[in-house]
Amino acid sequence: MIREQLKSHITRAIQAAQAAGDLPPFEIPAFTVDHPRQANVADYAVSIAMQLARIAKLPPAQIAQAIVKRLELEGAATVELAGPYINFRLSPQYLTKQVSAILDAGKQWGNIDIGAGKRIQVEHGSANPTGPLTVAAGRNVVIGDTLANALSAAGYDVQREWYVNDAGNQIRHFGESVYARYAQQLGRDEPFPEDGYKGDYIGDIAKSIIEVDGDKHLSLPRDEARRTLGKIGIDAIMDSVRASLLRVGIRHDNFFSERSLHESGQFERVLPILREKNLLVEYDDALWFSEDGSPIRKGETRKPRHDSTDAPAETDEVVNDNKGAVQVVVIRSPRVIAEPAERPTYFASDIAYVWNKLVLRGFDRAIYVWGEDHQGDVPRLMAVTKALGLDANRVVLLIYRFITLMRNGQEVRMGKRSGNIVTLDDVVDEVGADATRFVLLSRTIDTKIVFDLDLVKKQSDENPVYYVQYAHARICSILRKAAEEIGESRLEIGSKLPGEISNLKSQTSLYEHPSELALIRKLLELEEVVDLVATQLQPHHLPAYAQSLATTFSAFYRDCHVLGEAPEVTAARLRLVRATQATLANTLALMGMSAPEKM
RNA sequence: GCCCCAAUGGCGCAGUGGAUAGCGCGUUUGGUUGCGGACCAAAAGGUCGGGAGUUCGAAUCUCUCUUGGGGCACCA
Repeated sequence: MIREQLKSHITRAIQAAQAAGDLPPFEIPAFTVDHPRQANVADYAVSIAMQLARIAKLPPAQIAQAIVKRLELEGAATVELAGPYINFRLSPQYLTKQVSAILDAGKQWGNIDIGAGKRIQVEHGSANPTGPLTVAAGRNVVIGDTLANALSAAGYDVQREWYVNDAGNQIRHFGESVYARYAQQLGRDEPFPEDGYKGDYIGDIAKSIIEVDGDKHLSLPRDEARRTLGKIGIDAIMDSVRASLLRVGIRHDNFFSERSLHESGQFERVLPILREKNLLVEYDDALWFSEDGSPIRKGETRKPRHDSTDAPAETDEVVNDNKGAVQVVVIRSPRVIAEPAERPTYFASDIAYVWNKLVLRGFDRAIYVWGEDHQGDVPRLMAVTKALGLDANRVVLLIYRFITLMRNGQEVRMGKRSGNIVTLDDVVDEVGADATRFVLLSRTIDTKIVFDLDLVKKQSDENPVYYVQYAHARICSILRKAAEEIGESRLEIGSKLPGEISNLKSQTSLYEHPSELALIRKLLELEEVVDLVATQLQPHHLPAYAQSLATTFSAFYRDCHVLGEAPEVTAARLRLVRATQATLANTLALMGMSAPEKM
């Protein structure tokens, strides 16, 4: 990456200046290489001279001068002093060379190696397997999948996992619901459970069970039949979930069963770690995790640690406080103790799960993608991670805000239990997979997305999805035409260019027009974007970049004719167009979108 | 009450402690006999919610207040 290179050049220059006595000895502090806000000022800027002013006890401008004096950039960039700022402008020769580098890298262009093969797990999706994949879950999987793509491009060894919540109360309700529909369809007068799932898909599942198994489950004891049908139902749901995921280009490496944590005994083996530290507390017939091991007393409300007054409130409940408070969470309720393995709390599973991820499977980092409804669970997972003796920095919890779906100018209300759901499939049917992914990625995860179906469906300039893809299609059109006119056989990314064009590689200053140079600069940003997304875990930078890239290409397209110019100009511009195509296609691929050749 | 997140042109949003705060939509005015007009250019539009602090330097960090959203189950 250019930034890294500039950084090490600066560092070496400072050291050289120190060795020569132009700067006093000191340890070089951390500094950054920035893009100036005004692009016409410079490509990159370094403001380290201001940071050093105090340390070196010299005026910033003088420090900057001393650094610049020792800079050796080998023609890659020109340096300009602007007071205390050291500004860099990449040279046309350097930029020209980068076009070749991009073409050589092809589909690998944009890949960097900040991950150094470290193992990261991205857990995303993980919606309850009690119904089809909803649009709400769509944001989860699109964020997770895109991050996984970016992390992979950044050199991490990434595993994509879906946590199947196949234990607990909701699953019991689900099993009861399937059983009720099953029995009803076989003519029995079975009441539908009050907490049941009312969606039509439950009836469909029951119907398909009847087709395969007939009425044989009716002869079983009711509880057993409910459990059996629940399991069959979950399998059916997960099959449909996988099919829906595939439609938006998402494939998980692993589906991890919550139930397995208990059935394999992993949970029971982790518990003693907490017990030895006296962090398990009995209270009111239940088993609790208490972050500081303090007892739980009736009528107590937990206060933040720093609150020394500590006057017990008059409430009859224990509050699960968030950060800054002592975490106190129930692990096993009396019901669970009475009926082990059937209904552990979600938190009980979380304990074993984080242990499984970090210790048994040894991921360097575990990223969880959670909806905002789980925001309150963050502190307790962090607390128990620390209690297990694990480095909390290895656990990253990303909390995204929900989406609001709009149709005909009205909000579409959803609820899985009521059966009033809009599935991801519905939305994909309506606006397409690419638009769905783009919209769900386009904002920071902290921002609520209003997904207006009518607006997204409009393939207009109000919709950036098509603007980006249009740029790619237009490039393909130019290349098709070039193939006819110049006789290039096939212009795929990564394929070698025919002789006449590739011979021009060695020339140094092919690109001179400002729009050409601006486009190359924009292409080079891809590595920085991958770095940014992977480091900050913020996928929204990708759609922003894609749009900006498309805009920059449009300016080039307007200013620089490709075909019908002097042969060497056409050849050079074709190479640039191809490099743009590669960059755009790779960016779209990171977002899980297609790069259409025609629209 | 406690916790989390947000507040930036008319609307929707970017913004990495650095120079004159950007982008899209909308508005106004222009542009195409040319490789795809699903296009492009220019202009207008900002006390970055209020206040204090840290810093050579704050939209960005800290504190505080205000407003809005969400979370605080022996549910998942």
